[in-house]
Amino acid sequence: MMEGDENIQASKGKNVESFSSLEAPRKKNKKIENKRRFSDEQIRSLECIFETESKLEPRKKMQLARDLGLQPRQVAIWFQNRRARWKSKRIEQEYRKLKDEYDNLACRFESLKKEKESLQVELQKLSDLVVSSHDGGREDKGAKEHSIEDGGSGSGYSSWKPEAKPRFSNEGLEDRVGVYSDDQNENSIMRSEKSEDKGHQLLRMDDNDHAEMPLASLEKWYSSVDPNGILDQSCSSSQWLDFWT
DNA sequence: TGGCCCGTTCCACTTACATCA
DNA sequence: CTTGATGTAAGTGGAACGGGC
Repeated sequence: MMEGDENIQASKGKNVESFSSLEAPRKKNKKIENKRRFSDEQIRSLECIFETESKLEPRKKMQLARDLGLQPRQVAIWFQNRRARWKSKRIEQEYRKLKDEYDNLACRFESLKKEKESLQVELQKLSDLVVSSHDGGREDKGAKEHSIEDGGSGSGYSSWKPEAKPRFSNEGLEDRVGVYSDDQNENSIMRSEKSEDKGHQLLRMDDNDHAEMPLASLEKWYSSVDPNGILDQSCSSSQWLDFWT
């Protein structure tokens, strides 16, 4: 944009005189006669001062205007416009930075999602293996598997049926991630974070009590998963939920 | 002391112009 | 030569602030 400035300034020389028509500030007529860009030297001086102070004291403004052969108002306006340019540039940089962070997080989520899916497949295979190897199972083994089903409460132990296949389907798991019961609050998730046996912990949440997760619990859960609030910086809670489901 | 007016400055938005591809 | 895009000096209106009365 400024490439042609040398030519302009060279052909027109010092442009101070050009502004004589602008000496009456804020004139109603919108036509700007002989609008000229400031010379490179003027811009250099202004930029140099802007680097150290983005706002000018009145006395300094007068002095600078004298030094550069400009009207004080021109100096003030230049600083105003310069602050506006600086601000929009900064906003643009912040936007890019946030977008990069968002892209990185989205990428990480995608890979974690894939990892989760492969682990689920692996889990399914192992559970099938266990079921088939025991072919009906004995009661002590069955009790172990059953503890997965009933959340380890021990209740309903006698109602367990050997032929009942453990619910390891993806659908069930995903439901458990996004939706769980009120009385089995976020502690279940916390335990699963710490536990070595994440698959079992996740399965402790029963399909039978699929109540919608209360908003307060949901937020607690987010803060436990994302203590720094990184997720909230680029995405709403519901959007991140969509990631998981 | 509180309220009003006035001048100044700042910001956000817009316009007008110069320049370039 | 025309035209659309872009950068920038300056206009405009409103808010905030300080000083004088």
